[in-house]
Amino acid sequence: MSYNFKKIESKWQTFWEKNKTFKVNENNGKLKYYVLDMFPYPSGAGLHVGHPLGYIATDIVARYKRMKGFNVLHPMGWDAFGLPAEQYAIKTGTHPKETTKKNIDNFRRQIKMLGFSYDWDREINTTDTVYIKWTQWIFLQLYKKGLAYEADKPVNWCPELKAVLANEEVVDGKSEMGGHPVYRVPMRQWMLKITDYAESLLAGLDEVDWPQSVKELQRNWIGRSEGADVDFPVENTHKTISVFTTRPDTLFGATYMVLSPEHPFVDELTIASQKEPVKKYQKIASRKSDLERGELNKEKTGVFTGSYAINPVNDEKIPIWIADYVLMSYGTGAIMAVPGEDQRDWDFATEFDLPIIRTVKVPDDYDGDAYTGDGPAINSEFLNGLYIHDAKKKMIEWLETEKKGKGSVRYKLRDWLFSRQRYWGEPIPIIHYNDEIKPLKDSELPLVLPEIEKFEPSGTGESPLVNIKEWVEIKNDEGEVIGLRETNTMPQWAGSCWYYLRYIDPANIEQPWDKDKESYWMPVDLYVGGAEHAVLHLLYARFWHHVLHDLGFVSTREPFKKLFNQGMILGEDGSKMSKSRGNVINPDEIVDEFGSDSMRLYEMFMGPLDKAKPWNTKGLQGCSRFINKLWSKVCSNGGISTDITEDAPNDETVKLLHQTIKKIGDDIENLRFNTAISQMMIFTNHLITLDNVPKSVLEAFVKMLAPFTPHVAEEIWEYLGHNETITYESWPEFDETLSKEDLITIAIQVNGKLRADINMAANSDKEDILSSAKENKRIKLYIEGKEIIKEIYVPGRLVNFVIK
RNA sequence: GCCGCGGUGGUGGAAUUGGUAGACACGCCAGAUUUAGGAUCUGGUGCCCAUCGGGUGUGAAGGUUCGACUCCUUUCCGCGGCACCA
Repeated sequence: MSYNFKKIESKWQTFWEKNKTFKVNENNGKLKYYVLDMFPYPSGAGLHVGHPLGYIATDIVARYKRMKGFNVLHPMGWDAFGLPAEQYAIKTGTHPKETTKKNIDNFRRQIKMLGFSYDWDREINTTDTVYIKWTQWIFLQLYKKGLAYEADKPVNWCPELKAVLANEEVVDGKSEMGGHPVYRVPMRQWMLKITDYAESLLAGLDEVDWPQSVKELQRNWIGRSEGADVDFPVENTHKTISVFTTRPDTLFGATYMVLSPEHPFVDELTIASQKEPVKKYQKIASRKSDLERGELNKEKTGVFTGSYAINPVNDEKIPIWIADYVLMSYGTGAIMAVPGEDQRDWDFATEFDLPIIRTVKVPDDYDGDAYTGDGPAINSEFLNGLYIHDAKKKMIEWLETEKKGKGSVRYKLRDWLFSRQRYWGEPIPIIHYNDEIKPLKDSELPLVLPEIEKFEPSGTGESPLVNIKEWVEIKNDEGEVIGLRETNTMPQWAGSCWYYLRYIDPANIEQPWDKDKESYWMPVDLYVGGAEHAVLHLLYARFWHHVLHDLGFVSTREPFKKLFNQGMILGEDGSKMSKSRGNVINPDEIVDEFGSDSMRLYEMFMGPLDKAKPWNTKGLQGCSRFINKLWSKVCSNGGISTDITEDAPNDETVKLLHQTIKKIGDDIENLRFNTAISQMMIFTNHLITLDNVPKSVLEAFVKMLAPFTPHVAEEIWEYLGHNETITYESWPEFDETLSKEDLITIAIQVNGKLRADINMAANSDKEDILSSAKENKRIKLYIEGKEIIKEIYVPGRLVNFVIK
């Protein structure tokens, strides 16, 4: 008979809620453990079974750590600003606030249904007025530190969405959401100087326990390059073009220069006869999207300006070209071209018949174009014979002595475009007066969004807020307009940049968080979420945290000590779960049919947490069967089964119990839930064979079950005569001596092939085992009459006879 | 093109420092029970040949080793990210 999971699960969820079982405070003298989920954006579609995967994992860790005696902070909240609610508002006129509330209610219901041990008193919502206040406050801290500035930037303008999109929201020239075309248009924007923190963000990666792949992604994104800035005087002018190169050793091979078409010197350097083609080229380049300039257009194009620069190392006259393969946004927007050592320059030089000089000796069998490998320098006067590393060093020394350049470091990382032309985001707390801009005072925060009825952005691409005169216009006592509020709002990333800090002190109205509480709880010990946030969210949040640290508001440099990315759950067909494929599994239906304990168990049993794996409802039935098997062994008719006795357990049971304690504990610590569950199954399969199940053994086992299947564990715990929740029971102690086998199986190999195995007492010594092995009658057949040239003994495992 | 990760039965996946490959579960096969079953229980199940038994086997090919899923070299395939970053 199947256990009544519906009754049990709702009973315990009500119990936990009523008793505030998971409420947590700071002052209890325990060691803290902060386990955090990436909070969700509550979409209209609700959860599918993939969403709670990480939440199940962290819940297991949270419950386990509580039983290990830690004071566990495990909160949940809502990242509730965002484009979908605003688009829905544009379409239907429904205020984003209403949509958001409805979606949150549904998400909360679905999440609660799975029996997570969140402290719901700490629930936060990035769109709450009090929350906005502190998001704005942090922005002002950045502003005051000189890290926020306005600039005209070409932005991704999407006419269809009537919104400006961040680079990360544009995929292949189309909007990530909806796939509408996106164009480059310059517009006044707020920027955050994340580039000032490039080095700090890079260095911090060495301190954290994160997946290697995520660290690598962030390192690539920051993109640190070491090299030199070199100054090239322009012939017949007083101008100098500065270039960045990672290969100062190749300076003798620089046979021409290239400026980006947007480079400020282009006009001045273009001689009269070249004006027309240059202008034309600039125009074409400006119309190209980044995509066209890049991927679609690997053939090199460019135009000669007519001017020449002087190579500072040998005073050679070299032509200055413009070409769109040089980007204004990296380095100095100009390069020295060394076609012999750089394939892009080679391609360009070949296209336009420019000279090529090799500066590194190529191997004899080399038949490629540009040579990027190492070798002794040639054609390079004082560098000749030096290998790249030394040649670079020597050239930088020379440049610095001659004052013609210097060693330099550049980053690919760009400043963060922080403004959005939308309604549904935190207003940027800035007022524009005639010639100056002023931030709001702390006392004027929060600056809340005005109530509006029309959500369409103004056709100009500005946010719908520009049309709300009574909100935008700042008047003096005479009623004259003296200032205008900033109408840009913050991107969705803003709220998620610091939410983990607000959980620490969610109700504080005096400060964003209390300092003592912050230093008690931080850093986050374990942070689990999707790999799609590997760069942006995690880089932005780290950036804010580093700034807050420099300002003395937080106690740690890095916010997230250990990071883990859960993998995706695919549809039963092995492809990504999506509405359009029709392969979405809805957790409501699963919970209704099998219960949330079964669903939790199955999702953890499917495979390693970080791997993508397909859903299989049959597999879930196996987990459901496991719970039922255990239930029907230990429970009957609303009470405990008569099989449960006060007898002492037999040796085998004790041994298996202690092996299980060890395995499950180790596995949870390492987030290997699938193998922990497999051990629970092995243990249960053993329990079922027993006529008498010792109560002490069952109690220990139920405790280990509790983090995984908390409802049924509470129920059995109660059946066993306990009045208190199992939540704070202590985790079973592992005793190594009790877990040891007294009989061991030794595999016996002959020439590396398994030929027999023998059972030996665990304390047998090498001599006993070797002689028993030789006496084994199957082994005898192999070794008789042969010479044993080697005997290998691996203690407790195997014997290998090497014979001739 | 560059960087990172991964290829193990029909399926999801297990395998301390190199030491009995395939734990656990699904599926399948056989049997029991049942009016019936997408229920439950028992047994079997990598592949090949066979009666015991033997051979073979972790994408492919080499190598190191008494012994390799594990280490090294080459190569193929899949996934994720970046992409003219000088």
